[in-house]
Amino acid sequence: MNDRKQHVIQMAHQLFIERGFQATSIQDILEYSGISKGTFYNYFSSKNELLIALFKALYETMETSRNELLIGQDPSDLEIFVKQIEFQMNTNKKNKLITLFEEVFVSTDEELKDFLKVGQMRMLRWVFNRFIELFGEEKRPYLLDSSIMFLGMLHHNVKYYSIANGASADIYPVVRYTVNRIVNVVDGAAESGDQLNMPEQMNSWLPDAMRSEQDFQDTLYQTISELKENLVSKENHPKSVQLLDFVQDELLHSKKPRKFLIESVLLSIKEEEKLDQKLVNTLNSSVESYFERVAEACEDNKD
Amino acid sequence: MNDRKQHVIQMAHQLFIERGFQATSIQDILEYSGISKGTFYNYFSSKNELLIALFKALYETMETSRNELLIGQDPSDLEIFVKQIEFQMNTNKKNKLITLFEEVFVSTDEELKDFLKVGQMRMLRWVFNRFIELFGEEKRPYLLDSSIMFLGMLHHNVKYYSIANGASADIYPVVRYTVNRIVNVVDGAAESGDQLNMPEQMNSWLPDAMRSEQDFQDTLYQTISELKENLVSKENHPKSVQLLDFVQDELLHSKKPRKFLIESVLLSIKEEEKLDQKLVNTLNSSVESYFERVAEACEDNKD
DNA sequence: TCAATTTTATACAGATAGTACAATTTGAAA
DNA sequence: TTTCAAATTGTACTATCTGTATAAAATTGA
Repeated sequence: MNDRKQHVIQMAHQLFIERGFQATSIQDILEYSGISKGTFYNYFSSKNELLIALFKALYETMETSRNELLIGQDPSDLEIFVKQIEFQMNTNKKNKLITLFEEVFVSTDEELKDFLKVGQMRMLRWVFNRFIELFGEEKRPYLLDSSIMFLGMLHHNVKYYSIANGASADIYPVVRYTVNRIVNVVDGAAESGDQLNMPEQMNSWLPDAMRSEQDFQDTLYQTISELKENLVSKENHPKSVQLLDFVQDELLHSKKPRKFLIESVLLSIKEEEKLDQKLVNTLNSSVESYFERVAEACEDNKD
Repeated sequence: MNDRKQHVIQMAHQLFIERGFQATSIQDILEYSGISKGTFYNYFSSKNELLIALFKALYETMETSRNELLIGQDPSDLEIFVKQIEFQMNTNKKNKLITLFEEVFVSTDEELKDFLKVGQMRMLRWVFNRFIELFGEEKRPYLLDSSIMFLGMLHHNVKYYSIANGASADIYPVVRYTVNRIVNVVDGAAESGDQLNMPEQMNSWLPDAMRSEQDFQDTLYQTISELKENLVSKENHPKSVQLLDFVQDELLHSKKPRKFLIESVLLSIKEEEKLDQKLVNTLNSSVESYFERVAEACEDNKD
């Protein structure tokens, strides 16, 4: 993305943090970032569009860092989950994400609303997937309900704790406490068999395209990280690490990942005996299904 | 309040429900309710002021009906609490209160924001007081945390359940489920001794004037209702019922309750042997402390 | 009836979002 | 360095909205 455009987003973000979104006029943004109106509307079709760009950037860095905390760790370790949530809450606070979110969540702009909804659903879906790792597959029927309640409890706890202890208070005990309580909730629901939402329903809450996209990104990241751990722990193998890094970058950050390149690289990777072949297979099928989805999407877009 | 003003509020409410608050312009309200701009600004100093008037009216009827559900019932009965919450959630939904709330909660208007904050705190306080009745005084240390989480869980559960089952879905199972889960939470917190917020802190979250006002209204309503039950169950005693009704109305709905009248009536009530003297004493001291607060407030307002 | 109050119609001021477009600047290729 | 297309600017304009002002008309009540 354009450097200048990026700069405008940053300046606007600063104004939003200081004054709020509604209270910041486009004129303010123009003056503060030193561009003209024409340029602004050349970059963004509206103030809302700018906000979406800002959210996208913040989401991306947040999701990346969140995933990095899990690399090489035990996915069923509650303490790791606490750290992941703590990190996200701190990022939220630093960027006033919650305030911004609330400020525009009820908006007349359908595009913005949908974007935010998808963001929420992605978060919910991530918590749900983590809960399955934390509580085990056998608790699955109760884990969508639990994820929903966890987010509700968390936000309320953080909100009131901040009122009571000042906005700069350490958030860790709040997250720890909330996770302890959700354990009670999961146990209680499982014991009584109470169920409100079927986990399968969640799929219908997300637009088709989203449905598998995040899962893909998460598992890709996870699998490749584990493979790299695999290599480093045994002996240094810079070539394979480079190959893995290439695949990851091409798939996550390129607009049009080059299929032939990735497939060729995957072949080389398969040759590497040092790697856990089960993980390699996961990676392979994950990439395959990705290209299937891309092909379908192309089919649909023929006008 | 003026009939016409009331009519404007109703018409505006209808527009807010249909289009949302932001999307409704003052011009829309003028046309829809058939008044001129001059009249509107004669009634309300702004659109926000109108919204506050609307919220006040809705809150009042909601709190009244919510209290009525408890009359003559066992305050420790979970099922009654479920009914009270169910009623409030249905009222919320019918009037799109949550949407309206979210739409303006982050606003640049401090007066509106404070008003909404106080409303939230009153609800939290009410839940907390009910939780003490439901779970017992010995659980008090854990009940502020539990109230906070209960509201978070409840709103999230209602939200996602409505997404999954349509906005017209029966809300009862959601409330029942959430109450079951909060029981798990209270038990879990009590067992482990985890505590996040001290219940005493809640007082500092409310403006001074609010602090005792709602408690007063709730206990007044409760005590008088019980006294009336008391009379009816034994034999018909219209005079005492009239006296009790007068006290209640004078205290809750008059701008300046007449102290001499109420004290005189309370004297007559004390003579009535049919009444539970313990309840009469509760009523008496409650009224006494009310007039003390009024006196203090007068003292403060001397300019 | 008559005076006070409420209501109306209408014009106006000040912000704001977004459009249109000609003039200017920039930057990269020739 | 020159040239030319693209990016950027400045400015004027439209439309919408909130809120003010005020004179004229209608309503109310004594």
